[in-house]
Amino acid sequence: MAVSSRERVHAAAVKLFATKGFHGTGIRDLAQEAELSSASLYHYMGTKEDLLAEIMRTALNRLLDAAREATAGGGDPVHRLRTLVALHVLAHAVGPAETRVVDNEVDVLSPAAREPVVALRDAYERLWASAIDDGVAAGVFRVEHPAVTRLALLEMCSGVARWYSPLGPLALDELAEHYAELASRALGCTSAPGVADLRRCREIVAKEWGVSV
Amino acid sequence: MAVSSRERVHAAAVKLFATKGFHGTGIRDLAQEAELSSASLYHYMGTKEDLLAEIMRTALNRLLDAAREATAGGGDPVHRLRTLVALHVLAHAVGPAETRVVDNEVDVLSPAAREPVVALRDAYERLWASAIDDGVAAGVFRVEHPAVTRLALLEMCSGVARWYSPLGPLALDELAEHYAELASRALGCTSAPGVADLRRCREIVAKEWGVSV
DNA sequence: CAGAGGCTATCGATCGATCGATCGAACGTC
DNA sequence: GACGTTCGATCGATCGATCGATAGCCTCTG
Repeated sequence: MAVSSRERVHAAAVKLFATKGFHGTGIRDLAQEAELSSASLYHYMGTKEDLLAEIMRTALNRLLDAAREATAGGGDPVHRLRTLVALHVLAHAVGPAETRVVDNEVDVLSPAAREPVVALRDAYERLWASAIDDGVAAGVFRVEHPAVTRLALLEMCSGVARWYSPLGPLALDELAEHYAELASRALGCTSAPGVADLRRCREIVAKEWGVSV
Repeated sequence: MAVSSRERVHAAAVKLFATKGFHGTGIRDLAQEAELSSASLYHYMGTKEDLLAEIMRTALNRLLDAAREATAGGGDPVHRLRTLVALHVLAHAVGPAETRVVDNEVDVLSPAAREPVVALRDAYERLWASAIDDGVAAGVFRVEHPAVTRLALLEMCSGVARWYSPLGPLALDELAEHYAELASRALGCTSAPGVADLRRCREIVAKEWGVSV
């Protein structure tokens, strides 16, 4: 078969959780979207909450792996930050459903299921914090409240998943580049605008997300 | 009585819809929070969806009124934009629950109920678009994609409702001022940083939201 | 001024529908 | 005949919503 039932269930859940929300999606909706009976669903998942948690962990692991690979080797904080921004924006533009589930449904998880998800998110945000702090220490970023600015930039970039459409006037490359520029400016970047290594980001996204970018 | 039952229902719905989501909140949850029986609830609302729509319209009208009052008279686009940013951030910091409902639950409304809500949101965003476009035309903003930048800034500012806590290190004034600065920088603002009229914004928020800011 | 009648606010009980989840049985493949 | 997959039928619980009834209060009337 082209795609396994297991993959169909996962994809169906991502799509429906993103558009109708976790509580707004019924087991029978899931079954219909995955082309299975509601009973068969339970051959591939635990509870509905288990399925949600697995989706979140998968998505966050993918994003974290991609970010670590893209920024491996450290180096110039400006370049690192611009790379993180470009990667984040690309990921949210090519996989808005997955992203919206991660961003919007964390609170519905029970504490036990939420804990590893939050841990992954924190690990990812530490990459951002490190780039920003290094840049501030090196004097290339001039910003008053680095921690607040990190949150502001993350929210700005995640917002892409809420409105971006590939049918719009902006190509993915322009979008990522523009956001990198916005972030650099917000951080009071004084160095010449080092162009983020967009090609590398595109390759990583293409590999991790299995899409052509 | 100090607060009417009608107000208690409204407040309970804002709180629960914000924390548990619309579909995650049951009629009986609402009733318990409002200290009424589930049957009495229906004396003050139509359907659950009607209640959600009313909350959204109320919140958006308040924000729109505040923004119009704060930017009345037009004038310097930089000052106008900074005022809009400061007001938006203050509103999202003092009323995060209300804001999260408006931002996260629009999709659950039926088309008929969603239409006026989206119209209000569009009217509000036009204030931002106008300030940005005027600034670009006047040459005080230098940004490549004004429309995309507007969306990016709006998402950045709305994100405040997701993480801000009054217990944190930043006072409301500093927060609003910092965001105004971030937005100015992102827009490539070339003029001297005109301080947003924070006092006026605070007064408007205090009046419209009925809180001391 | 007594009380009949209406209006607002409230509730316990309950409706049919749908929820998440489970069961035992049947299918095909090795 | 063992195993991985699929399903119809169905479970108890909960969902949003409605019902008729009750208690308090204001007004009009005789």
